[in-house]
Amino acid sequence: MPEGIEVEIYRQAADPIVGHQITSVDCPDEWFLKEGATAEHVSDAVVGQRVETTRRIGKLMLVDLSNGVTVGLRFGMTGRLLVDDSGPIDELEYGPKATKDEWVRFRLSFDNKRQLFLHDPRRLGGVILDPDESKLGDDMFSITQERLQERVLVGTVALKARLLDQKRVAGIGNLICDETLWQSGIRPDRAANSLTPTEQSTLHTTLLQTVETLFKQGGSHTGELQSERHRAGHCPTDGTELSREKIGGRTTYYCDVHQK
DNA sequence: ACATTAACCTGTTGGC
DNA sequence: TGCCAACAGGTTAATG
Repeated sequence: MPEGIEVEIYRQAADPIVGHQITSVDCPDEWFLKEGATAEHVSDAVVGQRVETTRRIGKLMLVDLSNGVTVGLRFGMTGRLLVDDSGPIDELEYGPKATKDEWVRFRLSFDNKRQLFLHDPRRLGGVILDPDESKLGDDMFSITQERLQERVLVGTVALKARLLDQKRVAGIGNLICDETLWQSGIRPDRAANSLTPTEQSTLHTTLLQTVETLFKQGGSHTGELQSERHRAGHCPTDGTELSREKIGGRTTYYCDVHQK
């Protein structure tokens, strides 16, 4: 469930490592290293380097090092970032609540005694050296209405599938998507190019507002719809039983009455 | 080129 | 009570 919001929270929690030198790296699970990298490759690329900046595009966290290498961190759906022995987010909506050493997939140690851990029980996350950033669309926190129209509101594919497509707009996950569409009053199964100008504008405004609100509230699971996102859940506004369908390959909850 | 589906991973949940 | 299939969601490979 880490969506763009959680990754931004992780990124901010990593502030204490900025400007510091990496003294060692630990890759207990080489499977977690993507694109053919080995523990040795990673070690050669990062040990002794200083962290210049941290960035984020969508759900991808980026750590820029003094030698020009960028370390990309992906969290899948159960990945958490911990600084020293605690994380900014203690538990995730659909993951195990516990923290276990065996679930630590990647660890960086710094000259200020800090340690950064990537904890991921389900191993759907990963570490990528110099990830291809061009594969990601504009970030959901700041996408303009123009770009939303150009990149997302095109074609006859279901609107929800478009919103989840990371190369068109980056950072939206299943929960933010359902919440945004519900708040917008627009059905997830509408063709992406079928929105009226008014709906296009509403969707853009609502997306930015929803992202901002959920971020301030501390996670993508804090939306109004979330408590009813289960079988036989009811619409918080009108009490109708929510529809449950697979759209864009993901379980989707929406209100058949007020989402048009 | 584009769209859809399946596979990946594994801890938790719910039905029998 | 125990077993096991279904489920969760982000990503990518495979298929249509």
